[in-house]
Amino acid sequence: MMKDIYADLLWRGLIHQSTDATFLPEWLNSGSRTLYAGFDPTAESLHVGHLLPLLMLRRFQRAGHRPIALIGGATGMIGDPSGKSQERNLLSAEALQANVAGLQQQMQPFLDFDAGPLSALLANNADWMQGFSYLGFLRDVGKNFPINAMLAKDSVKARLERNDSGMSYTEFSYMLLQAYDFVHLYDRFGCQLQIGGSDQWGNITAGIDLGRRMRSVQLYGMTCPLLTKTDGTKMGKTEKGALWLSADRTSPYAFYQYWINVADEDAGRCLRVLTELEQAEIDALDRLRDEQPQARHSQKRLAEALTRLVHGDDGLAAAVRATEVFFGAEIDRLTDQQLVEIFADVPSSQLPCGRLETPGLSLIQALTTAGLAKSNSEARRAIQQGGAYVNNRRRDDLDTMLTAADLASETVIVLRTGKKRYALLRFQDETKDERFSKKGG
RNA sequence: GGGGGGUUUCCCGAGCGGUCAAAGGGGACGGACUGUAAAUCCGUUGGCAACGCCUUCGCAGGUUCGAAUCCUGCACCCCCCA
Repeated sequence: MMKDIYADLLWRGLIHQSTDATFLPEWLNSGSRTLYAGFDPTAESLHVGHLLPLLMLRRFQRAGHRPIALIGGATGMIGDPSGKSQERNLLSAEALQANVAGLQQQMQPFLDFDAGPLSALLANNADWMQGFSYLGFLRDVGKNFPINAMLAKDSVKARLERNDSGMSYTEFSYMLLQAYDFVHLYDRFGCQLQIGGSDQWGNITAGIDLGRRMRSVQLYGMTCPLLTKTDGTKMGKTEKGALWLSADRTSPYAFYQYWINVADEDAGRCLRVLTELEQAEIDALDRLRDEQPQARHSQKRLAEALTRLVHGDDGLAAAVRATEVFFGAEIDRLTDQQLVEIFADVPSSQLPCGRLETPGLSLIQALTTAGLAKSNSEARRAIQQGGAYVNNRRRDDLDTMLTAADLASETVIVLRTGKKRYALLRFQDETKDERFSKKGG
């Protein structure tokens, strides 16, 4: 007995458009199907925007279907005009190569590649597109695309109607490539369903049309809504840019924090759309959020589920530990390793360890060298006002001298002003001149 | 070309010879409160070896015991009459 994937997607609000709302549920429940979603390698890491389709693939697989993650090594060379207001810059071949590798790596944990006939597949359309000659493509594929139908697509229309930006023939052709991908995946793997974000609808239907023309076969499509916040802005945007899935670009802590801070109004939808929690639990969380919003059970559950999914149990543990430290009590008896992990996003400065020998380093100086105060006066003020903390412990004596006893780990002292501004001081031998070793910011 | 007004500390904006590091507001930063929210309240807001000293009020000079405040020149901005 298969899980009713369509009904599940429906109540989660994950179906924006589908080619056939009455036929698809039955088709999906009556057998194992092969489906795909495409990801263009525009960066070497996925970001939150990719999460939705990637999770869709995962949901389908768990419901007994076979997912294909298609990486657009070929289409990425062109640039998808959908949802873009301007012509895109082309990526170099090398950059593209690196991005493809990065994405493949990142997709691994989401899908099961060792599940017998349901094993997920990774495909790269460069593999079949590169062999295509221009003439061959025009004859076999291009011939099947009526220009008037192409011009009628929203993605194209939107761009042509703007008078400040046009569209090149290259981007115009993007649709053909993606359409052909669908047909190719059908030929090769019997893939009959393509899913994607709502901005992909035009490309998906182009593929369906092409399937009908070239192979006389019925293909299907489905899109999920774009993930936006109640205020209309995109989910997953931070002041620093996108929220990446790669730990190098967005630390597990920052990732976790983003979800912890989701607005109450958005939390319910995020739970539905981004987690695999069952309906009963989500309903319960909705109720809890209503009754005691301050407890923020929903946000915690959301952050937990997503961080575990993206960064694994270790990543989640690190994020939770970092959260405790950032908002919690004294920092003590930790190792350098732990501190560096927790404070990965925090600027640090180095000082020779001799500075901790008697009489020690004045707290005032420590704050200025760490960059937490612009001047000694500012440092004084912070201390006097009770806004200076060493290892999360308030120190309000102006004459405080820091010594080896204040180290939180082997070589690090954690300084903080105010509620959240942190900086690390590392005491190491080989440092020659403290002024040149500042980093971060 | 003629006449008038302006240029103040991060921003707006008072000050019009000493009591001015310069009112008030905004912002920012600390603290309390709180849900790691918003609002609110309190405090701080040029620098330094700090009951004192130094630098700051468009720029450069001058008058004066003393100038952000008065005079001269320069630069930029605004308004009115040509």
